[in-house]
Order: sequence, then structure tokens, then C-alpha cells
Amino acid sequence: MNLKQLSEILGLSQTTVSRALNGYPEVNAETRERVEAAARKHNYSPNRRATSLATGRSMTIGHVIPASTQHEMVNPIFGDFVAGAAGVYGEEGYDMLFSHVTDGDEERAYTDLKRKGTVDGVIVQGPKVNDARIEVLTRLGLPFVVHGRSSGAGQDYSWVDVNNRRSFKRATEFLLDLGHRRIALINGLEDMDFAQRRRAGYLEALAERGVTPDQALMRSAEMTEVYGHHETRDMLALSDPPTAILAASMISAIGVRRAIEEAGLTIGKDVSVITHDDELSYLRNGQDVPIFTATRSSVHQAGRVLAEMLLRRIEDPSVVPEQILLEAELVVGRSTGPVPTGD
Amino acid sequence: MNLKQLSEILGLSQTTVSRALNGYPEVNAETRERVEAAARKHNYSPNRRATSLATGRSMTIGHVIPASTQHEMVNPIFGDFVAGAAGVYGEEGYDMLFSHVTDGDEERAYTDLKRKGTVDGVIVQGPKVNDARIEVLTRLGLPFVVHGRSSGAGQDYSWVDVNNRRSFKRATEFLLDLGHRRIALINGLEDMDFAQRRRAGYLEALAERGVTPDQALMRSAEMTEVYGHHETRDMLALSDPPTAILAASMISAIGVRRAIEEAGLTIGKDVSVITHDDELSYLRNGQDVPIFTATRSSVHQAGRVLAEMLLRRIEDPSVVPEQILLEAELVVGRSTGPVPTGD
DNA sequence: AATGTCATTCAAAGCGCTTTGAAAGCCTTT
DNA sequence: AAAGGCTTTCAAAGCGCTTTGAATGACATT
Repeated sequence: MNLKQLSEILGLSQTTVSRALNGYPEVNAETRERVEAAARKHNYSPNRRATSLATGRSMTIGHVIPASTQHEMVNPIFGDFVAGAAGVYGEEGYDMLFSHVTDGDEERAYTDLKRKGTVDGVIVQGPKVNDARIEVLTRLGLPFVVHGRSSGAGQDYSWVDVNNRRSFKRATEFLLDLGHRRIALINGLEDMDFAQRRRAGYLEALAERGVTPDQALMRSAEMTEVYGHHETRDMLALSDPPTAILAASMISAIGVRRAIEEAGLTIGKDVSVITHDDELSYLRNGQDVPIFTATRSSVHQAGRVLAEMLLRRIEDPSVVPEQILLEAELVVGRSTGPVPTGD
Repeated sequence: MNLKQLSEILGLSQTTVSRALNGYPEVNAETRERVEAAARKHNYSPNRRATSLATGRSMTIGHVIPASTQHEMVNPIFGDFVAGAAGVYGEEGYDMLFSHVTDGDEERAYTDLKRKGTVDGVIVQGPKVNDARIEVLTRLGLPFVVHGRSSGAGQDYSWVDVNNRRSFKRATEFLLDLGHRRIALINGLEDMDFAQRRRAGYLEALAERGVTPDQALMRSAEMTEVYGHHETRDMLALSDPPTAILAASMISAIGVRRAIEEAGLTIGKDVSVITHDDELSYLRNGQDVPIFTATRSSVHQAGRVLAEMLLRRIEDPSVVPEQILLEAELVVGRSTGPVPTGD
């Protein structure tokens, strides 16, 4: 059932039927009702591709997944973020498209997306320091918003980010207040912008209290469970092990906990742990009392906010870029305590 | 730059340029080269929507996410599965589209997808017992494959599944061999088909050894960490607590571990744990020696296999449905041991 | 009665591509 | 020299929709 057939059945022109269905005012109320009834009856809905070709809009939002950072996709954080965005897309009638790109081809991918008209806009995830994508997208004129920021990207662009520097600074201060001096940072990959900012906050807090940072206590990699475990085990074996650990995600914090327990130590007593908590649906930080003391910020919510921002930009691309900086809460759980008195 | 412009530049008809670019044989070799060079030079690539409209193929695969089972998307397992599928789509030039559907509207969503021509096929995830989607899709004639099976769906359809019954039977037997008799099952949601089969395997093993199943030791819910923790804590408080636990996923197993340790017990000694391990990228089951004894089957691999199967069906919808039953390995880790001798 | 206005409706062009059916040009065969 | 067969190219139709510009008819105004 297509528009032509429907209009023939109704004895109307395609124009009138199309207008009736799309809510244009210059259609007789009675006619409109007849058309709508017929559409329902014959189960008509317009062909997306044809509509898209005619209007120049695809009603689809793109997410480009590079093959290397394919890890991006398997990261549980990704799921919650994307689910947040998808909720908004759904409400507004947009679909979400993932384009899987072989490495280094990102620029070409965006160019293609624009030229082929596959999507109306894209969300940039996991921005690195000095991320090239921002310049490419600005140049292409393809509407986009960034989850996070990219230091040194130059352009003025739309983003939503957590105040990573401040939240990690506060977390570090919290540990310092408890008397800890040997504080380790199990960070994410440091070419990621967020990881840089977290480290900056951590270092800033140490500096203000006159604590000299120790390279041996600063680790950086993709935030898996095994990684959290491995680095913790490694650091606990040091002659001067940390008494507190800052972890970058719930997943690596789980590895941290495993290593601490394997070492026969008690979390929150022998070793304090603070993690960043993205409020992942499948990895809630406990039920009533949080398992981990944590800097908390919902990545699901961030997904919603970004999607809304992007749709606004698509509506009116001329609007000036928006920036939203979310503050993370510092919630106290059972994983932190005063520094153990040496004996 | 579109086809018309490109053909004007070249002094050729659109037909010839289109054919040259699409590898049709009836184009002079020299002409083809000229066309290809020009296309590269002017950075031409065909408009997806127009191509799609003309050919009737969208080169897109759909995944429908119901709002309720939106949890589906935030499930870390989902990420790995989808990444596996996305890899195949990428290689074959397909895109992946997520359609977010308000609840109960799934049937309409599929109907729309078909009628609007948005996708060439869909992957059905998380099939329930007697899943209605299979009948709908068969009726619509929209190519599809199922990740898992749906008992009682009647139709003959294509699927890839893990032998859940057998793997949970083996895991149970493994525990029985170690002398365990109080074996708990922390299952997934039991309207999910896979959970039913796992329970069947578990019960079968118990029955063959003459062990009477205990309802108090069988739990079922969405496989989060908190759930694993909660049920374990609850069961350990029983007057006759389990000495072994079967968990449905790494995530809930992590919660199980937490509860065991909180109770001051040692995993693998006081309580044995076996989990199903989907080989999630961010939640590897240890590095060399597995953390948990586990039934292991890569969900990433399943994603690849299903995607390939679907593309085959799209190529030739008349081909008879394929079915692949994957066997899970039973790998022994440090979470299982002989039943503690009562004292 | 002639003119102007408004509310409705329509025919046709256009979005950018693929594909059908025909034409043109050049060889080969008779 | 005419006919037939290849190879290569092309004009035009068609995919299903939106949208422009025009037409129609009813009604109010002069």
C-alpha cells in the first residue's frame, strides 16, 4: 500500500492525501478524517526511504564505532549511555544507526554519512585529547554533539561532560582528610580526555596538601575488571603499598576489590577505595548503603541530555553551541575509612 | 556532488557512470577507469536514500529494542553480542539500526520496519518462551534470525543458541561429583527461554542423582550484580544453606562472590560457585587461571555467526532455515572445590 | 453582473539513484 | 554491399514521497 494507491482509493490527489496525513492546515477537516480513516484501515505508512529522499532528512542519528575502539561498544558504560539516547530518539521518532568503521577511516566515515545523507546528525563518544573528529564534523557541517570534551580541539562545539577534574579532586581530598597519603590512581586510558582531567584533579588535590605524587601509584589502561585486579595486586606488592585507591569505573573497582581480598586485606579498613560510578543498570553500587564510596553521575542521563541537545541542533543548526557541565555527587559507602595506623 | 553532476563532468550518461561504478560488465575498461578516477577526485559516493529507493534494499539490519526490555540494551552481554554482529555488518557494507519501541508495540514496529523499508532484515534477541515475534516476522516475510530459541513457537526458523540445558546439566553434575547436594540456582528471568533450559538441565542432573530439588534454592530475576548478591545473602542465611551456587552470568556471579565474602566465607572452599561466562570483553573470567569455574561460550562469536546467517537469508530468502547449537566448554577455575566436611 | 477573496484541491516537478529497452558504431560474415 | 552480431553508450521510466504553483469553486463585495 503506497500513497498512490491510497489516493486512488480515496479519489483524491496524492498531494491532498499527503497533506492530510502530515497535518497541513489547508485540508478540509472532513477530508482529513476520511484520509486518516482510510490510512488506518489499509494500514498505510509512508515509505521511509522515499520520504527521506524527498525531504532530505533521514530521521536517523548516527553513532560511528571505530573498529579499534570497538571496545567502546562492549564497554558496559556504552550500553547505558546509548540506552539513554535511544529513549529520546524513540520519543521523537528518530532511529539510531551504528556505523562500524575500519580503523583510521573515521574521517571518511563521517564524510560519507554526510554525503550519503544516511543520518541527520551524530553523537561523538569517547573524545580524546585533541580529537580530530570535531574539526572534521565542523567542516562538514554535519550537526553533532560530544559526550565529554576534547582539550585543545579549538572549535566551539556542543558538549555535555561530567566535571571530572573537580570530582576526582574531591575524592582525593576525601581520602587525604582520612589521613591517606599513599593514594593510587587506577585511571582509564590517558589519551581519553576524561582520564586526563581526572588525573589533573587528583594531582591538584595532592599538590595542595603537599603530597608528592608517585608514578608507581598511577596506572592507566582500558577499564576492565582484569585490569583493576592486575594493577592493584601489583601495587599491593610494593614495599610501600598504597592505603587508598581511586578507580575509574565500577568494573575496574570490582577487580580492585578482588585483588584486595585475595591479598587477605579488608576493603575500607586496610585499603580504602573510591570509584567513579556511572550508575550502570547491571552494576548498581549496592542497594541502600553504597558498596563503594563513589563519585556518582548517571551516564544514562547524560545520554538523554545529549540526545535532546543534538535534536535541538538538528532543528536549527544555526543556534550557538551549548555546553553542559554536570557535577558528580560524592557518595559515601563502605569502602573507605581512616588510614590504618601502622603497627 | 551527485550522479548527474559527475556524469556531466565526464560527458557521459548517468547510466554509464552508474554502471561503471557498480561493476557492470558492459562498460569499456578505459571508460570505467576514467569514471572511477573522477569519482575519487570529486569525492563522489552515491546517496544512500536514493540508491535504497531505487533498488528496494536498505543495506541496514534492524534490532528492535522494546522499552521494557530496554534493559536488554544496558545488559553488558548485549554490547558484546552486538559488537560481534556489527563487525560482520561492517565487512559486508551493512549498517545497524536500533529502533526503540514503546511497549507492546513490537508487532507494529516490525510491521512498520517492513513496510517502510527501513531494514532488510532483523535479529531477534532475548527470545521468550513462546515468543510472539517469531510468528509476526514469519507472516510479514521479513528475513530474521533468532539469538536463542523459543520453545513452542511452532514455526521453523533460523537460530543460533548455546546448548544451555546440557551445559547447566554438566555444571550441576560437576558439583554433584564434588559431593555437593545443596546446590542453588541463581537463574535469569524465567520467561526467557534460555533460563528455562538452564533450569531443565539443572533439574535433570539432580534427578538423575536422586537429589530432591529445593524451591528455596532456585531464584530467578534479571542478572544484575545486586541480584546475585541479594539472593546469595538470603540463601546463606537459611538454616540449611547451599554449599554450591550456579550463577547465570558473570555479573550476577560477582554479586554472589561479594555476598560470600561479606559472610566471612571463602569461595571455592566454603561455597563453590559456577557461572556461565559469555566472555565479555570488560569482564573476563580472570587472566590465566579462571576466577570462576564456568560454562563458557562467546556471545561475541554468537553475534558474528548470527549476522552471517542473517545476511545469507537476505541474499536468498528462499533458503531453508539454519539452526546452530553451540556447545559451551566447562572450564575449571578457583571457585569450586569439594563439599566442606561438616564440623 | 463583474470582481476579489478565500478555502480546497490538483497536476506536475523534483529528490538521486537503478534499470529497461533502444540506438549507435564497428566488425565480421555471406 | 548488405545483413547480422558485438560492444558500448544512452534516453527515459520508475522507486514513493513532498512541495510548488496553478486551478477550481464558493462566497462576499462593489
